Amino acid sequence: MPRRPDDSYVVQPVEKALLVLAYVAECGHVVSLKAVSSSLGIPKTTAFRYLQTLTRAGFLAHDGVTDRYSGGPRLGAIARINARINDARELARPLMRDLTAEYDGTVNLAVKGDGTVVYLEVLAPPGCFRTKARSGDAHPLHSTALGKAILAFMPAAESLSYLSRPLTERTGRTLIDRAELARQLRLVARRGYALEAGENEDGAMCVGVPILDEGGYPLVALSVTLPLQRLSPSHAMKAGNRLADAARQISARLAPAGGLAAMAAALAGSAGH
Amino acid sequence: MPRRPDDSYVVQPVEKALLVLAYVAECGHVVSLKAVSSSLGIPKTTAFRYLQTLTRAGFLAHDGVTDRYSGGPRLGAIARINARINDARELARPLMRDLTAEYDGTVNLAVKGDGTVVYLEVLAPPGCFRTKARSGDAHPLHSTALGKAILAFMPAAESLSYLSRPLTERTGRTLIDRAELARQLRLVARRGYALEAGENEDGAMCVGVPILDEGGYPLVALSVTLPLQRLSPSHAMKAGNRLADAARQISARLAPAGGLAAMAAALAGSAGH
DNA sequence: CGCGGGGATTTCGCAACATGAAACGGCCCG
DNA sequence: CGGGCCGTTTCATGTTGCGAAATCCCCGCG
Repeated sequence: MPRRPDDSYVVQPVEKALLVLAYVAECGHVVSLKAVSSSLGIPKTTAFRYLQTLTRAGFLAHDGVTDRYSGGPRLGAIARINARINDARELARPLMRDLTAEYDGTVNLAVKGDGTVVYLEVLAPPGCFRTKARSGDAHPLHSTALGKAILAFMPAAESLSYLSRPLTERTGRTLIDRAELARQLRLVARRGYALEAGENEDGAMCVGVPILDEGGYPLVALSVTLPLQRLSPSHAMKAGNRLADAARQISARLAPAGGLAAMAAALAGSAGH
Repeated sequence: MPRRPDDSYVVQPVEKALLVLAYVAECGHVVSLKAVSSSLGIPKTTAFRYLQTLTRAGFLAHDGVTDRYSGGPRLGAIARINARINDARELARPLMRDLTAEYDGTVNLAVKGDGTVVYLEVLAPPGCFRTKARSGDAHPLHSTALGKAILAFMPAAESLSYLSRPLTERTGRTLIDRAELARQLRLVARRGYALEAGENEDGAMCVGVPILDEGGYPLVALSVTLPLQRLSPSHAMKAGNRLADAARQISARLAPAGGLAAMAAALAGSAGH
């Protein structure tokens, strides 16, 4: 088998199993072990084991009656997650552009990672004030406005589990007192936006709001970064409300039609033409 | 590690690599090798190899600048394929129900497999005439109305490549003469529906039409199965047109809005409220 | 400018484990 | 009842996956 020059790190069982996964998932219908094995030229014993493994992991589904395999639940889950995040990005982008103009500050979009926020989009017009955060970077939840906005709107159980972990200090101003942090999060939940002043990075402050999905879960968050102390409390409130408004617009458009099911139902009646 | 009783056929490298794939794809944002390795408790060397392999196969994407991984192009492709097939099924179901009532025959929905049609849905009301075909079964393209409908509407290059393979005989009436088959396919393309009489299974005839996706490709096909000779040519024509009409309805609804991009653009203007 | 640290590659020797031929078993069809 | 097709199981073999540790690379800091 011709091996590409730098294939030295390819794990062969994995590579072949992925071939099987691609074959089954991309053919768009159920297939038998025989079909997989003969189409891909993999001995049926091996193909059998891959199919088993893929099925157990939820990437394929196995119909015990007809012994056929097809795409599994996990593929749908992955598609849905990515679609939602992408939709949120698409919807947020134009609003973010408006916000950079309005506040002459960097506008950030981030998702929750494991105990962190991960920046998806950092929109900083040339010359405008900005922080070290780049798209792809991860920062703690408790030291950023983005993270506090998410923490304040996630289910209590989840936020408590995060608060029970050690809270890292970052700038000397970072809130690491759990009681104080909890109090602040309740305030955030009430007024709808989070503030952060020099707690994540020296010299920068932030106003952040969550973007809720159709289940009310804070899927992503939106924030403006400004030089520290550029905002009085009343300005912060105005900015917070402005951001919350943008977030609501995005949320509202995240769960649009209700899927094809409704469309199919509608179609059921209008049979003739 | 507690192994479930019948995990004997699980291939461990594959299992762990899928864990990595799920982690990266489901977290909704880019992640570093370190994050994968420490979150999943897999030594970084191993995680590195899995990430490489997954990336090579197109399931993940690797940003060389930041050394971060995220969901790859293949996941999107798979999601799109499954979504389209599922949409087609959803949309077809109610129409198929109507058709079974109208013709008191079995109604079939099938996708093209490798040189075959694979039945997705076989709707046969109790007591109604039906063939041996079950959901998941594969039949040759050239011996079924479903297959002929697909052949007639696929790109010429593809149908020619199929016609150059050996054509299996099934009932004695099966068309295995290439010239005659080609002639019939041209007729099918012109009038919009395909007929088959005892060519796939003794005693059964079929009227089939393609369902075209937004690119005009015959993604799936729809057919009614009836006892042989229950249809005169003029009846067949009416049934064919009726089916073609149903297929057009489904096609028309397969590529709905045009994605969220348009929506985002619309949103761009209405900044304030 | 040099130093230090965190993270990404690369190396390497060992034995775990993936492999596939062959045997088995069940099911359908003739 | 019998043959063949297809999924499952077994088993001996040596391939190759594994992970600790060493190395490299980049970047931030003094």
